[in-house]
Formats: sequence, C-alpha cells, structure tokens
Amino acid sequence: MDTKTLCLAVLQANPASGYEIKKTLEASPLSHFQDISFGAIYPALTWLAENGLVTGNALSQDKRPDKKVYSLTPRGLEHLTTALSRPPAPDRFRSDFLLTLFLADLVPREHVMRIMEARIADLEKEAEAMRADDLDGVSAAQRFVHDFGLAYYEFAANWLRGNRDRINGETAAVIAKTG
Amino acid sequence: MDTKTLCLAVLQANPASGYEIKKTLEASPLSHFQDISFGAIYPALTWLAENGLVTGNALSQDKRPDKKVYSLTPRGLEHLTTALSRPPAPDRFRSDFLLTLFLADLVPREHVMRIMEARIADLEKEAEAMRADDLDGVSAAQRFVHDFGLAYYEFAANWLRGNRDRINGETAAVIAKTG
DNA sequence: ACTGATATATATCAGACTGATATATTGGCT
DNA sequence: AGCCAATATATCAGTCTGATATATATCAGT
Repeated sequence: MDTKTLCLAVLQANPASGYEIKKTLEASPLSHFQDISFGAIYPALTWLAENGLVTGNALSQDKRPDKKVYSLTPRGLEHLTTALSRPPAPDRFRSDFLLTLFLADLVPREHVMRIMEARIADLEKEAEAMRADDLDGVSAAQRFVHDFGLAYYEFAANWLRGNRDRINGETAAVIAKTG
Repeated sequence: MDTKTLCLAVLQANPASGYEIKKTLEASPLSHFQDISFGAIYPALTWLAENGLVTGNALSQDKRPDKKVYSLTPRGLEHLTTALSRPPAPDRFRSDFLLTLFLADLVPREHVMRIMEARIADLEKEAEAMRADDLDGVSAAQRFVHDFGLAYYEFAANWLRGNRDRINGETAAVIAKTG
C-alpha cells in the first residue's frame, strides 16, 4: 500500500503523530510486511490533512518538541476501507541474500558460508523474539498475521539449515564439526 | 541490490540487451526475489556504458527494432563481486494481502474470504509451475534458490490453508453484531 | 483481408519512496 | 563534560515504479 493508506491504517486504531505512526507500525506484527520512512510519512500527513482525510491538532509538550496529533475523519476511514476492498497487489519478496547465493561462484566460499550462518542466526533470533511477543488483547486477525510471520521465520531458518550444505559443500561440514 | 548491480549480475552470465536482461531475470529462479523495470534498466545501462563497466554494441536486426547488446568489462565484474562481498541487506517482504487480513474487521467478510481463497490458489499455482521447471544444466547455487522459492510457496499455501478459519470466524462475529 | 492481441525493442517522465541529513531538546551513561 | 539514544518534524538528492510513446512483426480469429 502507499504511505497515505498505511498512515490511515494506523490512525484508524488510534490518533497519532507522524513519529508515533512509524513507531506503532514497527511494534506491530505488520512490521514484517509493511514499512514506511519518515520522509514519506510527513508529506503524506500534510496531504491527508489538506484533503480532509485526517484532522491535525498541534500539541505543545513540556519537555519534547511539539507534536502534531492526527485523527481519522469519516472520509479517511472511507478511503481506507475502499483501498482494502480492492484485490491486494501480489506480495513482493526482495532478497539480496538470495542474489548472493545465486551467484555464489563469484565470491569466496568463506563469505558465502559466513552470510549463510548469519542469516540463519538472524531468522532464529527473529523467531525467538516473536515467540516472546505479548499477544494479550490482540485480535484474531492480528494474531493471524503475527503467527504467519513467526511461521515464516521458522520455516526459512529450518530450510536453510537443512539445505546449506548444497551450497557450501565440504567446507560447511568442517564448520559443523568444529562448532 | 540496485538496478546497476542487478544488470551486471545478468550480464555476467551472457551479453544481453536491456530487454533481454529483464526477460532473463523474469525467467530465472531469482525472479521471485529480485525485480527491475525497464524505466530503471535503460538509464542504468547508459550509466554503466559511460563509466566503463559494460561495453555496448548496436545491432541492426532484420525484422526487429535495433538492439543494443551489452557485455561485462573487467571493471564491471569487479564492481559486481565487490557488491556481492558486502553483507547483504535484510530481506524485505511486502504484503498488501496481510495488511488487509490485519484489518479484516474493516471490510466485508465475503471479501476477506475471497482474497484468502485467491491467494492460496495463487501460491499453489506458483508452486505447481516451479515444480515443472526444467533444471537441467542449472548450477547447484541456482537450484538452491529455486528450491527455496518453491518451498516458500508450499509453506505459505499450506499455512494459510491450515489457519484460514481463524480469520473468518471473528469477522463473522463482528458482522453479526454490527448488522 | 482485416482486427486485435502479443512480442520485440528502446526511451522518457511524473509521481512516489528511501536514506541521509538538519534542527532542537532531554536523559542516561561513562 | 562528552557522547549516544530517544523524541519530534522537516527537507531533499537520488532512485525506482508504472505508465506512456514509438515502431515493427507475428499470429489467431473473424
């Protein structure tokens, strides 16, 4: 989805500032499947406010920079539901890691082994973190997305673990022995 | 990876035109994890030629528009291997489908069910197509990437199939309450 | 023979997005 | 005191997507 719709999606749950929209998305199970940068958020919010899809209130804060808190309007909610009612675009999976593996013959075997081990460790760390997530008060739909993310990390880690020798050959066996 | 490096990655295997670079990538197992548009390819090739990373030969063809075939230079190969030798950026998974499921309560249950069935069918179709891929003469590294892609489609289809009721249930309850 | 769809081939461009940077304050750690 | 991280907004160069333009050829259906 584009940045505007994604902002509306976050605001639909709670009024928030641009900064909070990004932090909320990062803390959500959705963070594994959607991302936006500040450079896109702030212009999007300005546009949304000018076009009546959100209303903005400037808050002077005690010990922090001013905060502009935006809330969804009926028109904003309508825009969001309309966007969600369209058939979703195909998923996009971008992996420089797999590009490197694809061209493994062009780089030192050591390097390939290193990034393979690092990626498996990253995936397992991610899965571990998600298993520790507190899901109290989270809707079934949100839990569904969370669990898909967790299942993916587990799948990917296990698949790479079970197949890494196909790329690394004998050297991987040595690593496995030496720990 | 950026478009330039991706072009070099394709040219490393064979000299090609911009059009052929895109078609080659689309036909490769890498297509599931890397993509580029013509609007990025042609400027990238011009830049690469001007900077000596590729050499270009214009070919007048019999019954087709002129074709500019580019080949990798030693400097181009060096640029490619340098890029591949860096730790790869984290994978990026973008899914509007999962965003819609996350906010399933905002759209009609019928719609959620429909996109769920459609996505499962798409994933299975993709897996089916990959199982039929001809892998004769494909390197171990490339087969690895192919098989990861296939395994992912199978995992995702099976997971969604096994968990889809978790979404449709709650949405039904919300609909019943709100009328 | 004609029409429309598809394939080959390059190029351009508006609009969108990323990642870096600038600005300013507070609070914790060394 | 000095440094880093967090809170908070804003801008911008560089990059990429998706659409469009241009031109030719083939092939299936009418």
